[in-house]
Amino acid sequence: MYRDEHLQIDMSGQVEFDTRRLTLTRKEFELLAMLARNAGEIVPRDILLSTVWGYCEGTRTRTLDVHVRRLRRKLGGLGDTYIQTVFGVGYRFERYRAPRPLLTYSMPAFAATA
Amino acid sequence: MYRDEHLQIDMSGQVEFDTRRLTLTRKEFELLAMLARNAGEIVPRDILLSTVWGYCEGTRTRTLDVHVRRLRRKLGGLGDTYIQTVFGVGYRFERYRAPRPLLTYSMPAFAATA
DNA sequence: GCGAAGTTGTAAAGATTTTGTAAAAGCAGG
DNA sequence: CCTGCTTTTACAAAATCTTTACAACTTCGC
Repeated sequence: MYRDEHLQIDMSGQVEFDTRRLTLTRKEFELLAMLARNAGEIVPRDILLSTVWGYCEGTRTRTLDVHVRRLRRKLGGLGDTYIQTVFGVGYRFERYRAPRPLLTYSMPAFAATA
Repeated sequence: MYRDEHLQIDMSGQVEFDTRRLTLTRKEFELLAMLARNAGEIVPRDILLSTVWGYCEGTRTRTLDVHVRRLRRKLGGLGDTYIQTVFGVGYRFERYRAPRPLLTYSMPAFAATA
């Protein structure tokens, strides 16, 4: 369903992060799957709440946010990178892109002994 | 059908664990076989119940769990290792992997007599 | 065919995990 | 600076799993 160099999400419910299998609860997985399915797109909170929780439009709850918190924590240092907040709208799953390598010159060997 | 350094499962119904022949009942074997056939994958309870028991989707029963319990007990100390619970979803058969040996120096023979 | 032994399903009690949410604090935006 | 949204944490409720015991059913041996 989704794959990049850090994260792999299967339809079956298995999620692998940096070659470690993540233990996600059912709701956590459903949320992650929903976001990953719409990777790169902003998914409004109402859509997330109705799809994952079956809540009516306009329901005011912090349930979603707490689950986002729990997911981010399980995604370690990249939690905030993968799941981004769009203020007042919802969340967006951002595909991981390795930073473009900077152009560098090779340091002289003696300088490297520091 | 499946083999690792501890467990061996034959199509014929024979199961060997640490060189001892396990005596599994018919249902126990069918369950183990189904799990082992999908080793590494999460198998939802509904799939297990319909495949092994012929139950309808959505049937609420603890039959499966009790059989898992019986199986785990027959697998001795590795029962929990081989058959893992995926909360709210089902079970997963995990292949046994020996822990990667740590790099060590060889102990002198005299020290090993302790 | 019958009794014994084994297998299987399930109830029920207890344990464990998941989930929802309150509340306080932090932060974004106007 | 204020309002409203997000984050965080803790806790209780809900859901699920585990365990054990027992009854019913099936199989086996005589």
